[in-house]
Amino acid sequence: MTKTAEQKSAISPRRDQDFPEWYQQVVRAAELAEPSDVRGCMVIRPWGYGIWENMQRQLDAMFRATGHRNAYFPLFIPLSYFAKEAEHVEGFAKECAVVTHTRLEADADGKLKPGSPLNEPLVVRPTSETIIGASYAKWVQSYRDLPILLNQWANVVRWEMRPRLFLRTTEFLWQEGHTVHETEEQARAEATLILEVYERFAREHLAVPVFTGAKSESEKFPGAVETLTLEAMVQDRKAIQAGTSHFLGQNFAKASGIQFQNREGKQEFGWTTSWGMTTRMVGTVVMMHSDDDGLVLPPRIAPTQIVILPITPKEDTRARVLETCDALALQLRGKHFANSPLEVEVDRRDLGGGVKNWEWIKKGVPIRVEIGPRDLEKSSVEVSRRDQPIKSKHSMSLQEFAATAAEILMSIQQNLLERAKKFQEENTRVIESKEEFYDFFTAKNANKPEIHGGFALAHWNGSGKVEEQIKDDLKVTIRVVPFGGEPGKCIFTGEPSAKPVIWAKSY
RNA sequence: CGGGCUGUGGCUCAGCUUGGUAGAGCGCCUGGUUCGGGACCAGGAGGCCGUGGGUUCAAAUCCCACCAGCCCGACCA
Repeated sequence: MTKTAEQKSAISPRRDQDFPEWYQQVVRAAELAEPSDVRGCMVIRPWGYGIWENMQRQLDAMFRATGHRNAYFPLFIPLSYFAKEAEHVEGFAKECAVVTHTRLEADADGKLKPGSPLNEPLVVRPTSETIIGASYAKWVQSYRDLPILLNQWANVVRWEMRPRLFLRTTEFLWQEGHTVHETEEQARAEATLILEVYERFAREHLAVPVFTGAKSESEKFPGAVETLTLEAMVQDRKAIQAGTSHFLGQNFAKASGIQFQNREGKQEFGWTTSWGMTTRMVGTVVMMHSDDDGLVLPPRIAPTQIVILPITPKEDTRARVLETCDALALQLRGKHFANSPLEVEVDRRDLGGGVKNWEWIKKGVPIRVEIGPRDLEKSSVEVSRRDQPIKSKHSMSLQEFAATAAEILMSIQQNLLERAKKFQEENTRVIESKEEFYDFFTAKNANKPEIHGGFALAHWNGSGKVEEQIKDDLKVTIRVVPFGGEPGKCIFTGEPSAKPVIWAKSY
């Protein structure tokens, strides 16, 4: 490029210019995913899928450690099963894909057309409460059969109108846990336990700090008694739901006929929960940590944590440089970070100079290491961290780097979390009047709104009407009703309020 | 489903008003010069201009129909 080299960032537009477009460009530049020919569906590319697989593996281990096991249930749900829980149907009906025919047949012109209609249409699962409930109804007879603690990793389909890569796609990947318990207390404890697992996973693995609590009545999962949630704040200060855990009471047990004989010999309905986390988390991580040069990955979920870039300007040193790179890679792979061997790659591709370097920057690899002829003399390496300015490089001895690589990764992981926490704190405000509230959520520049607002902690009288009014006026909703909190006065009506709640614009 | 817009090489688009049979940038391939760095020079591959019909000697360009996609609204992990 012959243009001025000053301050040129790899991603355009920058975050402050157009955040949604910046996000799309980061996803594209990092080769995480791309839109497919099927509307609303995405192709997840190896780098993006690698991130998901890491999330999956790590979260799965946490489920196992808390007594859960994996299973798999059908993609199709008979319409009659689906229709059993009234609120549930109403909540999902509009976004269900339906299979009405089996097989294709060629017509007179040789065109393929759906063949025989099904007696009963099949719904492509938007979530699996009802189909799993049908199995549970068979499995549960006695209180001795409880609890059932299962999880499944699956794809689901929700016919959404506004797809965006990872954040909202028609088909998405997730895990859904479904449990049955003997008592209300146990089921509530399960929902809370999972919320804690999610919170810890987000914080420790993804470097994503969250607020936890319950959803208000209007934002609840269709059919749930209580929905627990985690909400993260990304860099445009909007909220994004990072996972949900539902206490379903006996609603779904009644709908599916999950009954057992209790300790007193009486028939009783089971108490169920369900909980899920999706590929949306990949998008959340992107919006949380990335910068104007592209993706920035928390080391724990980076498919490659360290990339070694051989610098080979002269033929006569080429072989020795490559040898040194391979030896270092081998040494590093014998070391561990967060209980897993280091993921190291030597980029030997025959590509010119900085092209490779920039590719890895845009992909968000935590550590880049350069080794060239000059380093051979001194037995040194040049180390760059993705959480520091792109141009900064630190020279250190090869042995020192090998010995401290895992510590550097840890330091990056912590730094990303600290940075995100600080951002969240700086943009979370206690708000005490309606005027202040409206001001907080109104952009100064109405035509081209700048990044504004954040999370507002404000008292509220519990009325759905007030909620609706605020949503209409500002597109702001209650994201979380936190646990605990002192009583006060609703800032909108002056009426009594049980506790302050968190308001924000959301994805 | 309501309102606005667009369909031209892999990507972003120009050309269309004033019909004459296809262009640019990026990307890709080859060769060379560079290279502790997203470089440069030269050459090259790649398109029945969304689909169908009409007008005309002649249609990417004009007319009609259809199809598809995008953006703005209600829904949402």
